Amino acid sequence: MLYSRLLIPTLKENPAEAEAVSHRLLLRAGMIRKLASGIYNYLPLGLRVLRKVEAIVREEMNRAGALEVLLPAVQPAELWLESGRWQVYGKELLRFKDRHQRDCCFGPTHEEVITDLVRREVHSYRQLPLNLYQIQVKFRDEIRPRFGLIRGREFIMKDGYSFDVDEAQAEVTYQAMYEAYSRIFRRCGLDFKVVEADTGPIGGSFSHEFMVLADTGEDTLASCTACDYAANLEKAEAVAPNPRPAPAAGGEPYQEVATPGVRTVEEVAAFFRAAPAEIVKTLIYETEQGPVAVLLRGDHEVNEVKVKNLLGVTDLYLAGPARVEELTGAEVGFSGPVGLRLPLYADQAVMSLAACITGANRSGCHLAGVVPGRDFQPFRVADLRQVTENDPCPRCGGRLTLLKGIEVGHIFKLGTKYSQALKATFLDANGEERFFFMGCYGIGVSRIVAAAIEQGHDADGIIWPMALAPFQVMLIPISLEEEATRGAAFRVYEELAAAGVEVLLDDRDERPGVKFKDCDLLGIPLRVVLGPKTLAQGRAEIRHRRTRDITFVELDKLKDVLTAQIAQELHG
RNA sequence: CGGGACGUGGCGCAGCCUGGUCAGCGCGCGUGCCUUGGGAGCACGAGGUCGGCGGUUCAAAUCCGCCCGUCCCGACCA
Repeated sequence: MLYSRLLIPTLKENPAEAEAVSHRLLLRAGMIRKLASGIYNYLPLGLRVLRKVEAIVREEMNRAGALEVLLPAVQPAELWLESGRWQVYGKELLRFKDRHQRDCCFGPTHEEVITDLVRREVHSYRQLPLNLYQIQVKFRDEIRPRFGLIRGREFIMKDGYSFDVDEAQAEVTYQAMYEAYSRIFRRCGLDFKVVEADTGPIGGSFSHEFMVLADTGEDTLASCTACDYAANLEKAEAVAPNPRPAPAAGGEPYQEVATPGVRTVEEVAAFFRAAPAEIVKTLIYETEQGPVAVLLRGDHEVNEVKVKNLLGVTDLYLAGPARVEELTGAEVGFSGPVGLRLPLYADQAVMSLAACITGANRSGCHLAGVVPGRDFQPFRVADLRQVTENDPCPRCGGRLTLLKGIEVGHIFKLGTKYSQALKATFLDANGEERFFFMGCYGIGVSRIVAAAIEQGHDADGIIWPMALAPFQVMLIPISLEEEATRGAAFRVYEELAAAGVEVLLDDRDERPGVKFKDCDLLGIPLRVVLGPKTLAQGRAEIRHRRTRDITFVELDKLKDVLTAQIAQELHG
């Protein structure tokens, strides 16, 4: 295509609104423009990249035997009432009424719609397994959209849903999706890691997330340096410490110590000249089932997902200062488990302490020499903390390391959660009615575009992997005034285009510096420069965006060299 | 929603504390000349109800109040 005919509004300066690299560069390269918070226009170049991602996803889903469908974005409330999620989903679900005052929503996900479709159309085990997917606009009214395409409110997602006769078959499908996803992200040129994940509000029993490794990632993952264990931080298991002998019946009783103004773990540790690991902190949480206390070692951080899962609650938030005082009788900073009339949930590490320092539930006082199991008895003991750097691996005992990642894919085993809720059944070989075993599989298509930039950029701009680049080759004539250069540029352009190369000819009346800057900013993998000096030798210059390597090639070999290079980068 | 920052031609910003002479700079845009291997130069020119509403004042971009919008940090997720 001709540059002058495209709409590529590049920006010299960073827009004030963009912080994340991918957001800045997508704006600067003229690929997207914001319409409202978390809602973007895709300009021609941005759309070309998006379509590349979609094509890869489509090919690999089809290869894995999934069938493409297209479901409506607007959905009736009835289905959501039936599944129970109309009440549960919260404000993220964009709701509105149509002209007949019927409740509707803009689909954030499509379990209800797909299950409804399948329960109407699929009645026999002979039609299974069935795996349906779509690539479509989703809307989630995010609390805080950010980082451009990484967390938009409206975004493009590939969502797929599988239906199997039983758990074992569902497992086979899940594995096939796992492999298809791995192929997709590999083809997109992404450096990713697969981690075990919490299932969250989608529900189900088991799930994996596909994380693109990037420092700007919103997710933290724990990865073993020795084996292949990797998990989202919210899922990563902490290894139980060695058990401590049961506390002696007698022994030294605990003492109350006046600690005015000493509230935080750091302050308490300094006051008692103790390590944070010898302190037990008491967090007061509100839940829909009432307040609870969570006990953790002073050097550990609570994992609220684990707490939610243990308690079986969906609302969990720290109680405010007034509420803490009401429940414990003391200001924040002096809560403790001894004598506290709240259900106590203790992290397992707390229970292996021989003795610890805790709040006294009296302002300005702490207790020293408190023996867990003797002086207080938790209602439940479990793994409730976040793992930390160098924690032991729960599988092999090696060391865990923490990494940042962007979630680009998530696969779930749903089991029969939705098929039961929506009464979606089929007849098995024995003529018995059974619920479908479901799985669901999501890919953030537009997020991949951003993730690829987070991983592929330098000070000059984007560095697209060949598979995602909006164009494979940028052709830059040094001068359009000079007839020889101009003629050569158009001849090469026609030849490359005819050979199926995606080539962009920069035919603008600009100085070469401007074209070079824009070419780097746009991230086109291969740049071909045609100038009078090289043309006089019958050659062209090829520059590789990533390596910055420059080679000179005879004009009559140019097409072959380029097509070979493109093929090599696409198929490795 | 809690905490922070911000809103001035298309983009990036200054001016605001200390109200008046303040609507300005750079980039971009248009025209002409000139230039052509890393965002050139000169000249002329177009473009802004200073986010909105209300208040204080002789006078408001500037002070006060409310509202709207945007971004960043936390609770949600592809």
